Amino acid sequence: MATSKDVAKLAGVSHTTVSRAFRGDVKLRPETYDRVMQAAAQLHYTPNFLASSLKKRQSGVIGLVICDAGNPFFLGIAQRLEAMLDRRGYRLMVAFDGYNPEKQHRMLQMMAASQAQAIIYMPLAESLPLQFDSSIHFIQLFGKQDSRLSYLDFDDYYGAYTGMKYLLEMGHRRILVLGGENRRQGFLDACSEAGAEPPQFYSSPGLTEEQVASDLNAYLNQGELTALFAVGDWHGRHIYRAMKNNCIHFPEDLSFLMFDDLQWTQMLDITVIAHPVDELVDALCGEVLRLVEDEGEPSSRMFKPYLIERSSVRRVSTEK
Amino acid sequence: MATSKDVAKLAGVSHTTVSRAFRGDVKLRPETYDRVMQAAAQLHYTPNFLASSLKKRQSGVIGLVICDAGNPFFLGIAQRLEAMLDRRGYRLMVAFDGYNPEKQHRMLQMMAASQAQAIIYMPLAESLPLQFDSSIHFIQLFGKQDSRLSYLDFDDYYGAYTGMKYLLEMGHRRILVLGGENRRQGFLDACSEAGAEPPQFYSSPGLTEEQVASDLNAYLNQGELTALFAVGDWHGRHIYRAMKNNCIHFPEDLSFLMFDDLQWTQMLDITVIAHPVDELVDALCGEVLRLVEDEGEPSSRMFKPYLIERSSVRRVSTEK
DNA sequence: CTGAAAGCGCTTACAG
DNA sequence: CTGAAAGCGCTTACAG
Repeated sequence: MATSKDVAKLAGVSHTTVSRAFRGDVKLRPETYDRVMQAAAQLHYTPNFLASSLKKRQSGVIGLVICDAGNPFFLGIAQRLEAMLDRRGYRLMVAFDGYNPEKQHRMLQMMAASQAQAIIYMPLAESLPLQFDSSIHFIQLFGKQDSRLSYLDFDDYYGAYTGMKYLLEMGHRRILVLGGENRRQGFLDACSEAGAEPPQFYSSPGLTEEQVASDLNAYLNQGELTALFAVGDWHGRHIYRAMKNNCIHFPEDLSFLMFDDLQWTQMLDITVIAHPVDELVDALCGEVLRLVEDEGEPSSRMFKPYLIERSSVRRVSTEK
Repeated sequence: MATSKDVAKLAGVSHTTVSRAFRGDVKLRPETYDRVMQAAAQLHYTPNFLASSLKKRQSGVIGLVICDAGNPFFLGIAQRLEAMLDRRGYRLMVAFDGYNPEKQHRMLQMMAASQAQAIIYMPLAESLPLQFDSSIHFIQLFGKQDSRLSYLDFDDYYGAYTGMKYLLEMGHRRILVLGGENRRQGFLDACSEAGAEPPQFYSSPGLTEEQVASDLNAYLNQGELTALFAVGDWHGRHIYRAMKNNCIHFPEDLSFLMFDDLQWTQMLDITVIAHPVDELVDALCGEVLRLVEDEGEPSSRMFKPYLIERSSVRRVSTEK
């Protein structure tokens, strides 16, 4: 790669002048400027970010460590965030940790070593404690590991509450909740407010796909339920498959509500509790810029999920 | 951030020694090594990649410019590639161009400025010509803009041919192909080999969603077709929706074959022509490493799509 | 086995 | 308006 010195030589100026032409902060004689730019074009010169970041002590890089590219959620976030940061002159560096605490730690380390000015990550249950000095701004997404750090999340309690309330209002009383261990209180509060019995819960951690499938079949064959509330893509897909295998149709045979709005839930016209992703990303970007540019303090914010009513939940007459 | 000099001072050695301890290439006295590492831990020291990359003149960064995070395809690629490169000590830098030639150009420029050692991108129809010096290795994915550069792609001709051949073998003769302008020859060749008439084609570029929906409704209401072959997610989703709106079921009323295997096609048990993504990514990674480490020559490779038979295509009796 | 010195390609006071 | 010089934090011959 050509350097500023090469350009300087060709244009007959000092490399200082080349730098100034590209930075655009100091006014050069138009003539000089043109000479520099012509020489630069001729040599395909681009200023070296590594060198300039090193000298300026700002990389302009924001790091994002995502668990998994399989989750469309995370990717929507990456893309929207990238677009917003791009407009402000920052670059986004994305890495994946595969839900592996050790790899996550390595990736955070790597981002820090790359002089990312802010690093966004999703704390795992067993995330290793962060040990970096305070010049790097960490932002936690969807999990709170360290209370001194910024933290953005969806309000799971509220989502669970909203979804359960909707099912109850539609007359359902025999409801099975799949997953969502961390949102139990939301389900329970909605029930107790409505004077209804708590729903049944099904938890799957540690189970194989086969076990889950057979458990779900058993539930469905009991035939006692009127509604299913699946928390997240994984449970949703499994229960949908189980229903299909058992020729159970929604909403006729069983009502079906899901947490997360994905392409397939849209295709299948499934009623969901969706997350205000765009709103969260906008706030995330704001938080990044604030921390990086204003030396502001870390802050926390929660975003409320909302119901998208489609056709998978039907009204039933309330029975005791 | 602490620097190697801070560590050196605390450990009572020169910063040269600190560098050597972290690089691990030269043997230090174990005692010295330990002293350095302890001091480093105490200061949360991490070597600055910017500085080391600048000095070594290798960044260890591979760039990937993706069109769009909406396409699960691209993301699967990013994730698998990242995992492979990580194992070899490289980092992946991802950027999005939103199918915008101007932004793509800026992103390529940015990657080059970041001293990416290889840059993978997806040429667009109106991609601006690359003008970089030859120290950067560009790799083209899913499109060939410059024949001197490496190029990896799926064999669209073969995929179209395979899919059409399958439909013909299943007895279909009145087939509508949605999209896939660039694969026409594959469809046509399969037909002529089977002695069948060419299929009908429907192209949508430049049309609005509403126009497409109404066109598809019209096709379906004609009632003359026995099979639909949708090229890609976008057409697939539209035609699926149109069928649903018209209460047309597959495979009973109409057979349905699609290019691309996505989550929703799996959920709906749709027969597809899938792409060997993993195989392509493995080769891509190999190509990157070869170019970067061996100074090898650019090369091109094509990967053959394959049929995944599910339940959306049924056998019909061949009629003339 | 360890250190002093030069230099990677920039930016930025400091002069003029 | 432009240039010479110092320095960002490393690595790597070159000595010893």
